[in-house]
Amino acid sequence: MTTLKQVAAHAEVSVQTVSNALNAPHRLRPDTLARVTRSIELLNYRPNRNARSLRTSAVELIGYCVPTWPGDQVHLVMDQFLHAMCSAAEASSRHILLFTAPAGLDGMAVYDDLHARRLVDGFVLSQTETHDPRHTWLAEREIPFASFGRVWGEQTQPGYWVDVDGATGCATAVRHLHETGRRRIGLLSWPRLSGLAEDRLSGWRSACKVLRLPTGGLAVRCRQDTIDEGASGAAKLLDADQPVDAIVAISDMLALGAMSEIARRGLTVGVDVAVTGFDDSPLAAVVSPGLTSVSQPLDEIADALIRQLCDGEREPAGRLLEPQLVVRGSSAPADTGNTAGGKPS
Amino acid sequence: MTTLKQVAAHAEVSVQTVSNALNAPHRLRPDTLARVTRSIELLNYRPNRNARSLRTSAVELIGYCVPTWPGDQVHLVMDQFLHAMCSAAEASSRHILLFTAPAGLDGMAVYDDLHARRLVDGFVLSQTETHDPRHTWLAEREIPFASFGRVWGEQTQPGYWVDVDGATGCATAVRHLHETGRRRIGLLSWPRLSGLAEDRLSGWRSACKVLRLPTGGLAVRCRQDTIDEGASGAAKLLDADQPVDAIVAISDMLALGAMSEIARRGLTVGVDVAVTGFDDSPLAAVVSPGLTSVSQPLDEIADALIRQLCDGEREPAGRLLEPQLVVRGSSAPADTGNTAGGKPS
DNA sequence: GCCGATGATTTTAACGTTCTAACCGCTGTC
DNA sequence: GACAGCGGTTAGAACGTTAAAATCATCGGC
Repeated sequence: MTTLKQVAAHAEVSVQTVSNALNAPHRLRPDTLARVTRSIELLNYRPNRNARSLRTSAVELIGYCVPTWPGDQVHLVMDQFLHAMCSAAEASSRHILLFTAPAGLDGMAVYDDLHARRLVDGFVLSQTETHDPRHTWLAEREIPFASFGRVWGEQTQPGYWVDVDGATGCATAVRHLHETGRRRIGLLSWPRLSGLAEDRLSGWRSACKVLRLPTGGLAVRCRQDTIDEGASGAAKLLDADQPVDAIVAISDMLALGAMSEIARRGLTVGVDVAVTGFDDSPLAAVVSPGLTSVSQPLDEIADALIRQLCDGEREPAGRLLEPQLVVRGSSAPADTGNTAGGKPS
Repeated sequence: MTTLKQVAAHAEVSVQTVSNALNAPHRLRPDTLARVTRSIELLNYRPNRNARSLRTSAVELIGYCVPTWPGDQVHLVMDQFLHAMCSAAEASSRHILLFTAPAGLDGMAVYDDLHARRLVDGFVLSQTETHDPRHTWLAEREIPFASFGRVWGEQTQPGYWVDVDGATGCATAVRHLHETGRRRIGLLSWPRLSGLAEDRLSGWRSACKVLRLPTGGLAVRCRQDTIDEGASGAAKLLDADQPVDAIVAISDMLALGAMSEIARRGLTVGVDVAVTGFDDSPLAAVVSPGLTSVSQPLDEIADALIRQLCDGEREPAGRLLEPQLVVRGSSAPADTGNTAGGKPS
């Protein structure tokens, strides 16, 4: 392995000059810079990150706790979010270090350890929960972090956060369904303690109010984020005295359940009943018909988180980003040339 | 931040003794060890990993390139594999460092750089492809790595690998279907250049031969790993003169497509036509009926990879692990109490 | 031609750890 | 009584880098 010293010898300058060539090239006379650069390339020199970090006490690594979901639940956009994070980190010449930790306060020892041992400079949090204790814990110890997601149920939230406006997302879905002629729009959501669910629900409710659409009895709470739960939730909406002609689901998983329930009854998704999901997971594109879904700007989110963490832009609180509705066959069959048969007799 | 020096002062020993207390406690007299340990705890000392790594030139980090899939394709077990890797790494007091790189040889500069800059000790490769150039490249440069997946199409493969026996997996699925009374078992696979696909296909074919089941015209190649492709593949098998009564899919995605195609035709999955998938992705458990699928022992795989990489167990070549069939309603409706209606008069 | 200012480069001293060799006190051997 | 051996401990150097201070050369102004 080549070191600074060897490069310095080769270029006939001091070690510090080589270091400057890399970290502060403007300090060198053009000709020496050229000479040093040539030597660096010739010897294929790469700075040793450990020595650098020891000296500067910055490791340029960001910790991210790999999320676990209870039971059968799936993180469908995990790939995409991780990829976005990696790319964003690399754009700031950082990297992501993965680790596992128990949920809640129990896990904080792990965070503390990683930071104290200098394995990471800071953390990106995701999967924030109602009354999530991590933010306060980290802030009290002055450990840098940035959060994807708000801590629901608190007045103020320590530290920087980025989140997607779930209410707007669902409201957009409702308006889209209204524009395509739907007049009775049900909602599939989760139990009441999920701040995420309440946020998205509120968007559905307010959009319906504005458009003078009914909401009474049209919000069903599914126990889990599974296809099965989505299907039985949809069944309730379809069995009602006045059945719905559209279903807004606050997740793609629930939406998939709704789609399968609709198909099971011999109805055609997108024709008889429209469905929208949330997350625009890869599955939304590959099911048939395609699932209209609210897409989160994951690249932008990752960018904001990493930039805040690295370049230390001191933004006061957080940023709420606008999601985007991706329309597919489940809500607009004409556009996608959906020719689904399968409707018996 | 507490350092060794401060602990040493507190315990009234030399710096080296504190270091020994942590790295070679057997060298200390029990009473000094106790004294030092008490000081360490009292001062809440954590060794600085950068200094340690600089000295020992081992960073205890393992690089993993976050996989990208062409087009709409999804890595459904990504969460699980990453989690398994993290856990395995932590069991050997390592961590996973994520990065992105272009596919094939183009990406090798990134691997080289990470290694040369001492950001990682070695790599875990996944998503191995036919004639994958990475293995040879890394081996030539003596950069440590371990591969999840074989390099198809080569005589010998440099470096250590772990893989799952796809042939056995599919053969098990075929036998299971045969035991439950199926006699005409179709296969959904991918284009011929995928080694993975050929491996799994061979298991289906050989099991069918042994059981004297037909195979001619019963293997359909889907262009992509999507639900849509699976559905149209299944359609071919169901439209044949002698339609199949079971479908073995070499991925859960194709299996999901098959399930939806079967349902679309008013047939009942698991009753009229049985379906099996591969990977036992989280979706397999949450669709209705549940999807019988071949499960890869991800924890064991991750363990083997990490152990090989860290503890440097010099195994000659690689290990082929046995997958396990997880039976659900799509192939054994009785067991799961599947009461699906929806079969139109 | 001296002085201070400016710019380019080098010297010195860390950063916090571990490795190597040396040291110390004790025991047992010849 | 000299000496080897041993367990326990420590001093000194090294790992490869960068920050801060010091040095040296150059130059314009008076």
